[in-house]
Amino acid sequence: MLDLKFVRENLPAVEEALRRRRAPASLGGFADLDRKRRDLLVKVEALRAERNAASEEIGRLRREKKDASGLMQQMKEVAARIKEMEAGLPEAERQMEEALLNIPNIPDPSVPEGAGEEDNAVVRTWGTPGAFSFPVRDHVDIGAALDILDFDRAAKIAGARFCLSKGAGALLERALINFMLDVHTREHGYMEVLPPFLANSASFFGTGQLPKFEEDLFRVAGTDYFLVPTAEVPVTNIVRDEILPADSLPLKMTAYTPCFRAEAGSYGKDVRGMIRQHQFNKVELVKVCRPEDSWRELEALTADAEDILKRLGLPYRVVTLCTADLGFSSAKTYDLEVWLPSQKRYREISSCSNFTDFQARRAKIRYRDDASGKTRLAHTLNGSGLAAGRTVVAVLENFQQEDGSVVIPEPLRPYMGGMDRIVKR
RNA sequence: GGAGAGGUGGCCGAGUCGGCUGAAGGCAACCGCCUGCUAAGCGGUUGUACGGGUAAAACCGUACCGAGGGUUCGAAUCCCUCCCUCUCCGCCA
Repeated sequence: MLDLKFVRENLPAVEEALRRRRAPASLGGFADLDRKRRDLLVKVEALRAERNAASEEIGRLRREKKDASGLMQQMKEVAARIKEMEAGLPEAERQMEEALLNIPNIPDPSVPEGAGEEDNAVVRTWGTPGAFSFPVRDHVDIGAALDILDFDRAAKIAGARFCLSKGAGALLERALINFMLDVHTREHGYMEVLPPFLANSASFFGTGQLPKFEEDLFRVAGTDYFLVPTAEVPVTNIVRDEILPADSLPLKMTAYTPCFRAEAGSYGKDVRGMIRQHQFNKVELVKVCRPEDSWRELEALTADAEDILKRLGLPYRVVTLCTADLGFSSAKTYDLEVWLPSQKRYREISSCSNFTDFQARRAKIRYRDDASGKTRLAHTLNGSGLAAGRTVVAVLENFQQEDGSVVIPEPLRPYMGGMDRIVKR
């Protein structure tokens, strides 16, 4: 959420940001709405002031055992008028709130303007896609041949867009998760947290998934609970409604969670395999920091996620999402894209974003500034480090051998009982 | 699921028969004084949001004592609904 005063005073800039994002939402009514709301507020507050003064006077008179019935009679009328005027306030405020909640974050000036994926800017590329001397298979075929991925039975159990990992496949994903968590906690300085996998609506408002994107979520029927689509939601909300001591910043947390996404509107997209699932595993990185540090922290967080890919030896590139591709709450996002030999292209495996104070304002995540003693909104960031399911895909595809086996990257072997290769049992 | 207790400012904690409580007291923090230094001691300051006001302040107003509604001239205090936390019992991984 943007600051109301900021929007009011910078309407053209906000409209320009919307235009850059290709978000057609018009702010035409905003100024009027704001004006109307404030006019009403001023009138109501004046009446309340009158009532408060009179009430105090009545209290004084009664203590002095004097007659106050006249004043009380008068105030009865004022009270009625207040009630009448107040009636319009909630609606005016609701409209303002709604308008404000639906304005996305303002893209950082360094974000390239663009209309879609094709306008994302490649920042750097690491590694070289392997050359294969045999016909490359995709992870679905590899997984079926090795009997480690079973999409048919997953469909029986749950439906489309679910996966069942078995044997070395399940072990591989668990190893990846443990490896990622260990690197981030022991070497990158993150604190591991294991949060609830369901969160209430207040948390989803805090990080910006609600009210706009409810259709992307799974809701537990008849409750206020939603399945988390990313650990960002429970982890960032750890500090919702809190004033943090300045010396506790930056807060760096990492969490493994499954992620649940409705994938509404993605029919026909990535239907094959485990690229796009209703449920997938992910290790997330979350930071809460001072505003002046957030851009530096974004670079560091992105590097932490990249480190996993490097250690696994997976070729990847980093792109800056263009304005149209940028998420609602984000001011700037780097996507990490891993090379998939079967698709002969790079696919998203991590998304690292600086939300500036956008989430912090919604979630009331603040800290006390040492110098001024005042509370200030913190900045929040997060990034995948990494999406485990897609990492499994990348490992299977990039390290497949002609004989159908898959070589396990060195760093994962200790997590897999020394296994260095997945072969057909 | 059953029974009970409770939700007040950065934290702890008091609020009497509704008015003088934005809220005692304490802690913490900050600024002075004192001190060779530190500690102790003494004096003072310190909530948030919105609106008005200002060049910016000062300042003024309104709201906020879990959330929402009600009673009243006036509610942290009374009534209703809901949410959450804790304790005990039951059930259970």
